[in-house]
Order: sequence, then C-alpha cells, then structure tokens
Amino acid sequence: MGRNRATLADVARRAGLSKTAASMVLNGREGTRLSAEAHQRVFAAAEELGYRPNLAARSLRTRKTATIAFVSDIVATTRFAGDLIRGALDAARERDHVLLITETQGDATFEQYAIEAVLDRQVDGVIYAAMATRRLAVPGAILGGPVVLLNATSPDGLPSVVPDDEGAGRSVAAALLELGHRDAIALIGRNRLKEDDPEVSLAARARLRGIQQTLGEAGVSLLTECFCTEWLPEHGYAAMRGLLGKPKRPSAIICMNDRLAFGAYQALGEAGLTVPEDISVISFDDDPIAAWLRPGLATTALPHEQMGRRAVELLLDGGTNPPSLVPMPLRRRRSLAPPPG
Amino acid sequence: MGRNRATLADVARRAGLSKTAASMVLNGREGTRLSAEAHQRVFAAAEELGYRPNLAARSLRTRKTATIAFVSDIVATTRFAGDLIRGALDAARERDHVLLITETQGDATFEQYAIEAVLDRQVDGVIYAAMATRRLAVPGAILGGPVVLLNATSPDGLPSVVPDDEGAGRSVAAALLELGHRDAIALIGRNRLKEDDPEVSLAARARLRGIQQTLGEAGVSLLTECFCTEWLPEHGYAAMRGLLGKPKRPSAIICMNDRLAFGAYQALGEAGLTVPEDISVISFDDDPIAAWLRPGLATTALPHEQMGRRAVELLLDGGTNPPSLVPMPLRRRRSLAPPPG
DNA sequence: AGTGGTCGCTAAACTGATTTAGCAGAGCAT
DNA sequence: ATGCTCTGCTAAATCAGTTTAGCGACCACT
Repeated sequence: MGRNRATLADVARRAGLSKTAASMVLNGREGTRLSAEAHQRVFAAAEELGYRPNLAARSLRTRKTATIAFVSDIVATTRFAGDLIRGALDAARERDHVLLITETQGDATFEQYAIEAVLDRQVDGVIYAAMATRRLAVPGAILGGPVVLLNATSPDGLPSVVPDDEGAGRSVAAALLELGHRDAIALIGRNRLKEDDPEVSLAARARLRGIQQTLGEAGVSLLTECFCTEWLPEHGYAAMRGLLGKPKRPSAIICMNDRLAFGAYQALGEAGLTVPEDISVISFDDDPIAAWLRPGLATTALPHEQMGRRAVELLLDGGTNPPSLVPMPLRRRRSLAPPPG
Repeated sequence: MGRNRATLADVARRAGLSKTAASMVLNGREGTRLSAEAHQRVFAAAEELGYRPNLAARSLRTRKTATIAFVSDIVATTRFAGDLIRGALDAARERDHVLLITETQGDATFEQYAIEAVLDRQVDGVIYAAMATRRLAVPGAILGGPVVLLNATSPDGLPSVVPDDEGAGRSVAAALLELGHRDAIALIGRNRLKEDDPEVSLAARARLRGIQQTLGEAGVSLLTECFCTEWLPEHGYAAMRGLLGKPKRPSAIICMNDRLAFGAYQALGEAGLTVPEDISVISFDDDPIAAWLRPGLATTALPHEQMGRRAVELLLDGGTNPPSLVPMPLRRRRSLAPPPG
C-alpha cells in the first residue's frame, strides 16, 4: 500500500533546499524567513512529485495522529448506529481527521482490547458511545487524553452528548393537548427497569418526566399506563389489545418508541379501528418504519447524526461540561387528529 | 492521549540489555541466541512497566500498520451497513487489526479525500464497500496494495464478496413450489433499471434469474409481475392493491424485498385478507421488520455480517479471484402456507 | 575596524521502533 | 600460540518527518 511515495527529502532535493526548509514551507510556518522564491520552489516540487507526508513519521514526532477513536458498545443491533457514525465521520472530515472504529459488544475483555488497540495507535481522542442512552463508567485507561461520551453520561462529569428526551416528552404531550386530547390519553411502554436504572436507560425516565410535566401543567392526567417488559412491536401489540378490551377507549396513544407504536398499529388494524380518526398515535425515535406506516406515524426524532457531529466538535474544539442536549424534533405525520366525536 | 508510556528503551534499560535484545525477545524472533535468562528479564521488565509498543514508530520502520481501511459509499442510510461493519470488525479483531472507516457519500471529491486520508496513514489494505450490491469502478489510487470489494464487483477482477442472490431466488421459488403453489404466484418488484444496470444493482437480476430458473424447471410460470419504480413500502402497497383488483387472485406473492412486502401486508390488511390463509408472502433481505410483521414474514437473509467478515479474511489471508458468494439463508416464518382451497 | 542585527537558510538531534552488521569471549583443534 | 567457530549480545543505521540551534553573508552604526 503506497509504496514508493515521494518523501520530504525528495521534495527538498528537487527544490534545491534542505528538508528543514521544505518542512517549514509545507507546514506554512509563520515567522520563518524563507524567501518567496523558496516557497515557490518547494510548492512546485511537492506538486510535481505528488508529495503527501507520511503521517506515521509525522506523528512519531508530534504525537498527533489526526485520528479519533470511536469506541462503542454495539454497532450493529440498532439502525441508528449508522447515523451516529455518519455524523461523526462528517465532522471529522471537516477537521481533517479520520475515525478508528471499534466495538466492545459490552464485553469487558473486548473493551480492554479495543482501548489498548486505539491507544497503541496514539489517537488524539476517544469518543465513547453507547447505543442506548444511558449512564456508564468510563475505563480509566482512556482518561489520559480527551474523551467525549456520546449518547451517554458518566459520573465523572466528562463532556457528553445526549438527546433531549425530556424535551421530546414535552413536545409529544403538547402536540396532543393542542389537538384537544385531554381525558383519554393512554401511555404504552412504562418500564420500571428502564426508568429506574440509569445504566440501562436514561431515555425512559426523561421522556416520562417531559410528558408528565406538560400534561400536569395543563391539569391533565393519563387515562392509563401500560407496562411493557421490552419496547418491541409484540409488546406494543399486546398492550394495545389490552387497552381495547377496557370500557373506556382512549382518544390518543403515546408510545415510548416507534416499535411499540408499530405493534399498536397492528392491534388497531385487527380491531378495525383507524388511525387517526378513531385514535391518534404519537411516539419517539423516528425509526424508518415511522414513515412507512399507514398513516405515517408522528414521532420525535432521535438526532443521531447531529449527536455524532457534536461529539467530534466537543472533542476537537473543546467543550462544555454540562451534558450537551441535542433537541429531538417533532415529525408531524398523519397519525394525529382531534379526538373523535 | 497516552503520554509518558514506557518505551522499548525503558524496557531494555530495566532489563539491563540493549534495545536490540528487548525488541527481539518481545517479537519472539526465531534464531536469535539470547539466553533464557535474558528472555525472562525482558518479559518481566515489559510487564512491570506496562510496556506497549508505539505503533507509529513500528510502522515507520516496517510499513505495516495493522490497520485496514473500510471505504464505503454510504454508511448511514441502510440498516445493514452496521452488520457489514460489525462482521469486518470482528474478523479484524481476531487478526489483531483495526478498522479505519470513511464514507464517500457517492461523491467523487469525498472519495478522493477519503482515499488520500487512508493512504497517508499507510493502511495495510482497503475494503471498498457498496451498500447496495452492484458493480463499480475502483479508483486507481488504491490499487497499489491489497483491495477487496465488499457487496460489489468490479470489471478489474479484484477479489470480491457478494451475497448469493440467485441462490436466494431459487430458495424462495422452491419454498412456494414445495407448498403446492403453482399457477397463482405473483411477483412484486420488477424494475428495469435495477435489472439492467449492474452499476445500480446486481441483486435484482440475480434474484429474478433464480426465481425464474426454479419455477421454469417445475414447468411453472408467474401469474403476474408488477413493476415498481422503487422498492419501498408504498410501492409494494400500490402493487398489491393493483393485484387485488384483478379477476384472478394470487395464492402467493414474492416480493423483491421486505419493504415491498411490508407494503403488500398493509394492502392485504385493508382488503380484509389474511396472511397466509388467503395469500402466502415471501421475500428477500430479512430486514428487522420481517420479524416484526404479523404474521412473521418468510424471507431470505442478506448475510451482511458474514460478508464483512469474509472481506477481511480475503484481504488478510489472501483470496480467491472469482467473487466469493455468501449464501442467503431462508428464514421460514408464518407467512407461508399451502394455497387456499 | 569592530560590533551587532537581520536575513535566508541548514546541520543535526529527535521521535520509538526494527534490523543489519559485527564485536568480545569461550571452547576447541592444530 | 594461532586460528576457527560458536555463543550471547550490542552499536549504529534506518524509517520520514519536525524542531532546535546556529552559521555565513550582508548591512548599518559607532
């Protein structure tokens, strides 16, 4: 790979100058007293030879690699990981950096290995990402340099980037209130584990808090709250069937994520009810299925790409200590309507 | 990041030996005549100092970085990218390598930049990945070293890894024949562009070929073929509605991917038909929605994780020239039944 | 004539590893 | 005593950059 590339010495020789001169010119060093003509010659030589510096050699001296490590627990299982990475990739490119990606799979041995691997390569900083928003403990080994937590917070007060789930909860509740829903709003997806253990999820509690706060301010309380052991379609389906078996039918459903909402749609379809005429549905995440459902599912979007980008910016440009909250925009789609009757 | 790490010189000093000796011992060089005691002392010193070699320094000398570039057109838009990356990540870790990931977004300038960025870092090889299986032209700049195409082929005959879409087409057709479907099998998702331009897709043509071949061998031909401009749920929905408007109702539907099948399910639900009692449905990809649908959608899985893994293996262990075909396993789910009546 | 400053540039050290070439001492045969 | 080989080890070169220290020429000033 990249054999026989021109070296700085080649450039210097061709320009009839020393390596020192060539290095200074190419790095645009201020305060050097090299003549305009010397500059010309160096640039011309570099151009002609297609010179590109060997970054291994450079970083040996400067201890900078223009490389960022992106260490995450799980890359594959969620569709969103890609967006997180893409945002980071974009921001990194804008700053002339590159991303070294590793995955720990939540396994301590792999994590240890991943961290050593990136430290051995002298990365300039580490983005430590979680695929579900949560609190986590950062391995001490990476604390020797800049670290930013992505989609996670830590007890150590490291800079971190998380979505504004509480704000999303408020938006969701506000959207329903605005349409006139008051006494028949049901919630699908309560979950003690997610709500109570910040190492499992920060999103559940924050979303719930946002919802309750906004409803509370309007003097409204939830009609029913369904607990679900997981946030998968089958649990949304079961919860929705349960709701439909009760005497008072809800006018609107808030689902804690889009997959639950997908399940709810299935139950509604089977029961012969239509969204949004009979029941409005709104949720969280903006998973691709939200746009595919009929009618389109209104939801608040997890701004993963923004977040990835922000993490790189914090890492390289230095950043705030309070967790950086990225807003979750409301995507209004056809699943919302005023309550029936 | 990683300041004040112990160097080889530190280890050598502590062991009371030369850098040369320390280097040789730690690299397990054969044929050196260093005493067993010297070995002990070096290992002990390295252990005590927590020595880890500086890979920038090492690669300056050896021109090996134990780093692979993963250059892809688009990371974010499909859920599958994550699996491709994860497979590559796993295989890379097993071989003590790490992945440098870049994205070209299908843009020539970005591609140029991405390639320079990875070559500057002296990667040991490049995995050039496409997110939709297709043929593409590989930029000359990376041909200086090992390259493997992932989910793509090129006219240059470079080693490549692609899914066995034709085999998947055969499995799909066979599964329906096996259940007794013969004269009422419809196909949703014909698309001239995808079928005819290998730079757009290789999958469409291969899947179709597999289906036609297996049906042909059984003396069966398709009842109807629906053309779709894209392979999205809305197109599957429209195609299915069209099919249901015709006099002869199909007993089984083959969709060219799961998103089309999802749309077909929606149309079937609205029409009050049930899967699989009224109509069987089968498709391609094994998108997560396939498992979430009710009833679960039978489909052939794109083996992305396997493919990512294979690409790394080909790159590092050297490989075959004919494109390496990775089988697409059939996932049998409840959407299949014998034809009604 | 001597001193000091600026200008334009370079030699050499340095980063941390690998690798080549070769040295000192022991043992043995002549 | 001399020459030879083998053993166990090391000095120094090398990779390709950056950085420090400083050199010679020229000019101005006293």
